[in-house]
Amino acid sequence: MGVTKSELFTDSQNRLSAIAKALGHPARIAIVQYLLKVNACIGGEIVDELPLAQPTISRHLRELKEAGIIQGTVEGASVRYCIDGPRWREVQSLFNELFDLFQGDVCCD
Amino acid sequence: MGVTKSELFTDSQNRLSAIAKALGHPARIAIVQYLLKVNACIGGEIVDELPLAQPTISRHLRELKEAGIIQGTVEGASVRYCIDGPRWREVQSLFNELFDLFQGDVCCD
DNA sequence: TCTTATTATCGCAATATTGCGATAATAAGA
DNA sequence: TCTTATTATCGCAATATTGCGATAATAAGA
Repeated sequence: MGVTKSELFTDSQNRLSAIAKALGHPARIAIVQYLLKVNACIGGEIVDELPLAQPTISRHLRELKEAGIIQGTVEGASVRYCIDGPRWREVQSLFNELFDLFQGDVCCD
Repeated sequence: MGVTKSELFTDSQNRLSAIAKALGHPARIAIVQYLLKVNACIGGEIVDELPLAQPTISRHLRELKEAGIIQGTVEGASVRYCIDGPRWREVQSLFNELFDLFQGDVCCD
């Protein structure tokens, strides 16, 4: 019914899938890449960077913010966005935990 | 309109977001974790492992298959699923490319 | 051939997501 | 205070996603 039954899964599974979901859109990947690259908090130049309308980008930014991946600080009329450093390291280690479960090819084919 | 405008983004961005999207559901994380852990191709014991109905799991398996993350080989009446090793390493390096863009905390707060 | 087991697919209901035009909210500057 | 700039939110339309019951498809074994 369009609703994910998250209560059936572990916290760890829900947290990782929530992050993956937040990254599961090209515009949000583009935003994260941009913020990582300019390595600075910028205002809404993201709107100039991406080929989407301002309200749409605002929505994607909100989603990334809710996933904790980015932060926004109000600065006068504009908002400075940037990657949340500590959180980014956490994201990295959550994915690495998953990657590290891989024990090499053993079967199949 | 529910439709992602993927033609507006780079191949790299689309590929990474497609993988992230495939991992963006706790059931699919659970499936991948299980397959990585048992490190073997198994039949539909996944259905016994997860608290979801068989058709639902079949759908999630299909999604992971379409993302290239897992493979299924028909074996009699059942199907052996396993992680696609080479692909898994590729997934890993695609994420690492993103992680590596991080240059340490420079600004914000 | 009939039964059983195992998957996949169909078809539906109930949300969720994406995108955007219009507009509100807010702050800075004239 | 009025205008301009910058964001966020509202409200809608058009899909997409999730979940499952019912059922089809297929193979193995009796």
